[in-house]
Amino acid sequence: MTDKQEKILKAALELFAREGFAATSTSKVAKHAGVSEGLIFRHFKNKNGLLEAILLEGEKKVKYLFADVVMQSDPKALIHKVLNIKELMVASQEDYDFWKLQYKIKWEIEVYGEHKMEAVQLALANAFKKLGYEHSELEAEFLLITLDGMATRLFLQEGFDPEGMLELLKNKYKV
Amino acid sequence: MTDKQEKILKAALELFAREGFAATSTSKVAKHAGVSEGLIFRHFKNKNGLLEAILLEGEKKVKYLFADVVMQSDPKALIHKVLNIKELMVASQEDYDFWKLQYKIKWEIEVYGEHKMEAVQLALANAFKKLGYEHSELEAEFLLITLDGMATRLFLQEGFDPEGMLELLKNKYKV
DNA sequence: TATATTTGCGAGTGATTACTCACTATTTTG
DNA sequence: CAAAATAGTGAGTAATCACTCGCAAATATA
Repeated sequence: MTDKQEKILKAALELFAREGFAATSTSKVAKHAGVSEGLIFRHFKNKNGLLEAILLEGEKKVKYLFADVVMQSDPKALIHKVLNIKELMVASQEDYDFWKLQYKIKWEIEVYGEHKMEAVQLALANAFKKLGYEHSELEAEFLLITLDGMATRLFLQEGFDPEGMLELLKNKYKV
Repeated sequence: MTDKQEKILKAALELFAREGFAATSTSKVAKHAGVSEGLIFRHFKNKNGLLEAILLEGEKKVKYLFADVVMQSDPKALIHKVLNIKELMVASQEDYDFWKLQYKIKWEIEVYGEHKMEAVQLALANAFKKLGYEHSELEAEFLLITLDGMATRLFLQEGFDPEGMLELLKNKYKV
């Protein structure tokens, strides 16, 4: 991967996350990255290819991130780790942009990336089962949905702090 | 309000909800509504004015919808009603489009319409307090966040059925 | 070193964008 | 009924859109 190629990806991630995919022009990306517009098409074929390259790199990131969560064998420790992923989502500006784009892009391309979280949901369901929850699958789905809702607020509602709510959840699950 | 004015609003709502605001051109809206493109600008000044007109009408709808929820004095009945608002969101195609746009547009214009739900959140907090919950405000916020998460899934994840999860919640709250 | 390949530029391309404007048709008002 | 106001049209506008292409510079390969 070239230096300029990386600059394009970084600029595109930032702009897509901030302004949206449809609302960001390729010329804007080029200017922001400090390269000629033609180079975008040389490397990524078209605007959609640029988005796909970003999302592909993202997929690896997500898999890597959740790999060690899923491997937790202790149910309480697993739930605890899931409740702490937020820390990893806002660790740096680039992480923030990346996760924001992940949530934002769903509404623009309208495919829900459920498969991405499937492994986590299964691991969670198993953890709840071990802990004796009656509807363990539902509980797992429910927790992930709530975390999705919290992430939405985190990215859209200025000044939202999820800390209190995460504590509430940790109390509810006694983890 | 003219007949053609209503047709424009309806077409715009449908297209904005389906394809997004930035990705929908005014010419497309005009064609879909069966009017000349110029008429859109005569009535709504510009593309943004069209969106604002839609959102303004929406605001009334939301207020009207939640007015009778908020007035519930029995705490359990209030929570029960909140857990059933989903029915009202998908009652007709137009309602579906409207609610989908409400959620979708947040990511395009990036202002979280928290004020809209403020009254509901307060009423909920009060209900939880009456029921003896320790962190009633947090519980209220938590419930609304979860419902937001469920709405997101409802609009983006094909085949998602919130029924089971809503039952789970009704059980948890014993309402 | 000679040649092939990749990287990068920037001036194009036609199509589409949001929006204007001169004009006519219809309705409202005095 | 006359005049004023509003509703509606459709051809036009400059700007911007995603994208192409010929060419030069840099790099890899032989």
